[in-house]
Amino acid sequence: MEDLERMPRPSPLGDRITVTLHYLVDRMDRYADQLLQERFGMSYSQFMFIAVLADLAPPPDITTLATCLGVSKAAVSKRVPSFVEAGWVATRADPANARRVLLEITPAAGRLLDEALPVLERSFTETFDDLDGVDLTRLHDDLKTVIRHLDSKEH
Amino acid sequence: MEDLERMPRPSPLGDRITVTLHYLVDRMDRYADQLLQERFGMSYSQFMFIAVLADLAPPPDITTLATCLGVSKAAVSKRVPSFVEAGWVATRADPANARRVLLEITPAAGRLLDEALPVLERSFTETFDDLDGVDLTRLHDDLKTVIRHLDSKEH
DNA sequence: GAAATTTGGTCAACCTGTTGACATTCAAGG
DNA sequence: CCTTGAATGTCAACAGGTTGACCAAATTTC
Repeated sequence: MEDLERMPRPSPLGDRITVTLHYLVDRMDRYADQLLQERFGMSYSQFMFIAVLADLAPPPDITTLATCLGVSKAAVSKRVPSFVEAGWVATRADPANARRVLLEITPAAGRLLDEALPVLERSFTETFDDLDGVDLTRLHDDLKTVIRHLDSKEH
Repeated sequence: MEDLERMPRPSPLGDRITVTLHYLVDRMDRYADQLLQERFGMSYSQFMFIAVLADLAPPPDITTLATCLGVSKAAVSKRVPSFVEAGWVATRADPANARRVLLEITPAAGRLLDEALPVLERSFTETFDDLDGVDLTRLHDDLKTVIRHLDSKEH
């Protein structure tokens, strides 16, 4: 962050909803990242990796986790060793298929999630509950409608 | 894209607005990227670099462009050579400051923008104009309200 | 059952971002 | 002047993403 001005920057491409969306997502990610870094010594991206993995049952293989994270299997394959080394993920062989690598979180990662999830949740609600003039539920529904609309257009 | 399932994936972290926002932004970016790749042989990221640069006057230095793009100056510094080589950007020295590197788009990049911007614009409006049940202007205003709210909380 | 295809993982090469350290230049202050 | 400090750009090392090529294992097809 060394040299980034993080306040609203002059929007050179006008007042477009796409620009606003990017800015908001960046903002939220940066916030979550900072919180996780300070309190738990991990990045948002690492947190998501473990949180998504933890929610998958039975233990997924690399391809399945990649799909759920929305990235390529090569991306997951490359990251696994560092997670194993950090003690957050354990790999296991699939007795039924010698090619597959099954992934599980470790108990340590489970404890970390049990701590971090409520912290994130609390900071999220604290941030949003006194937002007046905006109905968050409606906003969320609108966003989902837009997505459904895009899906229906087969982009 | 080789192996990514791009349809809605099981959302392992529940029905959160943050997840929805990420998904929507990804979706839009991927769409723009594909369009620009097919029609103009450039990525969305390259397009943004040039489009933002084109809107800045007078010709910005590397630090200014970095700020406007929302990335570090090292990131811009590294990318400049490839843009120069592609014939989209020209660098110039600042007579008043030997350290500064001033950046400008080339006429070729200008013509490319003149072509690409309306194409993007048209595909955007075509995609969104028959969206019923959602007031895009209100949606945009809501998003901006959320951002203002975050800004006011000094995150 | 052998051959062809699909599936799963890894690798190399690349793109794009970060931070921190560094050199250089410019602007001030003594 | 000359020294100090801020501004500017670059570099190295890293994190994380992509694609395309590739191998090996599993599955399908003939």
